[in-house]
Amino acid sequence: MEEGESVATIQVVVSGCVRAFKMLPDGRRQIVGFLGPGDLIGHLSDRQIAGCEAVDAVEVCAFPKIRLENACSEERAVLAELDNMLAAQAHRAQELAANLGRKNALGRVAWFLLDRAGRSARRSEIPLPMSRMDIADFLGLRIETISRAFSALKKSAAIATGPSSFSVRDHGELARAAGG
Amino acid sequence: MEEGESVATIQVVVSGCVRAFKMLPDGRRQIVGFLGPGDLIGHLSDRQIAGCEAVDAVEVCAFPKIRLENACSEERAVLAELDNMLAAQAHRAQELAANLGRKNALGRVAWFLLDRAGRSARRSEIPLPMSRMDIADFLGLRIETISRAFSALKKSAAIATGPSSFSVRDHGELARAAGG
DNA sequence: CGCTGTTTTGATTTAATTCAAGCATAGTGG
DNA sequence: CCACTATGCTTGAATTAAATCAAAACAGCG
Repeated sequence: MEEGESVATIQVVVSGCVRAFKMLPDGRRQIVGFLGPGDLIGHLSDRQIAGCEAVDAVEVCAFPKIRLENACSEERAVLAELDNMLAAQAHRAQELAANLGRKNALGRVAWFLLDRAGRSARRSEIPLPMSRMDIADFLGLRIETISRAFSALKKSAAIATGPSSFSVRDHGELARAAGG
Repeated sequence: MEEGESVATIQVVVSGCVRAFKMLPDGRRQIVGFLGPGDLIGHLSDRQIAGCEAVDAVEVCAFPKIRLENACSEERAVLAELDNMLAAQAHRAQELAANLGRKNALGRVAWFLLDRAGRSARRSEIPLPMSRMDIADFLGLRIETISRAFSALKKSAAIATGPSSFSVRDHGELARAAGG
């Protein structure tokens, strides 16, 4: 799904991971969010505000906008929920901006891992379906810097890593690295 | 207005400039947007997602949420407009994240000035009511860096500056500096 | 006019990028 | 089944952009 594209449905992610991104005129990419189960793709307004791609195998549930609009008129709770989810999107984008603007490399990576851990149901072996390149384009860093931060967090025993996964070993240490 | 505060009204800025910001646990501040005439403060959900402060003298128009909810049920256009404005907020926050993540100091400042110019009705003497500190906290830079970027843009004849204002002298040059 | 706080400019330091190798891991074909 | 290659990840050394430290210029205001 491309940025600016007109879409007649709103989709809810059921399983898998989707990356939402913006492209700069010079070709650089900024990933503005990784969407997981329960997250919304799209809104009632006519155009997509970010491009969307599947990171791994993804299932979505698509709602025609017209039916959602009707549901909003009929059920107050639907309107409230829709507003809630849009507000959550804005909130997350602002949170990202705050981290990009005010944290160093280690802080950004630690924040990202804490966020992943928070969303995951599992306590250990938290999946990381996206590549280092994706993480770099999300955190506004280069892949080498991501790699160095991972190494530093492993050395300080804050995390352990597997192939496409990690686990939090020392939550306090990780939170400290995230700068809180 | 504090982040997380519960507010019973949604407010539309009528005149003046409002800064919306997030505080990090360690006290650092990230301004996530400057709101001007027509912009929305708040949403239907129960809590404020960012703190808000007046930058200069501000007039707002406050709507009780309950009345806005009723209006959404009765008039399809109100719902669409509300959704539009929330989507615009998310869009802007994502745009900010993209600039913070992927542009250098000069690019961020040039983008900021172009954005200001775009919102302003006037062609020259575009007002800059916020301080350098505010701009720095918006662009994720220090005030010295903002100052240096302003100087560079003046030297390349892209802009001219007055006290609390600026004007675009060479739009192409400014756009080039913004990295597009 | 002289204070007070903001902005600009300069010199130095630091963090992240860039450039350049090495290392795995998985996939391919002999 | 094992070399061989491609791809992505990690590590190291050098460079660069922005932060930091420090001081000078410039407001606005009593």
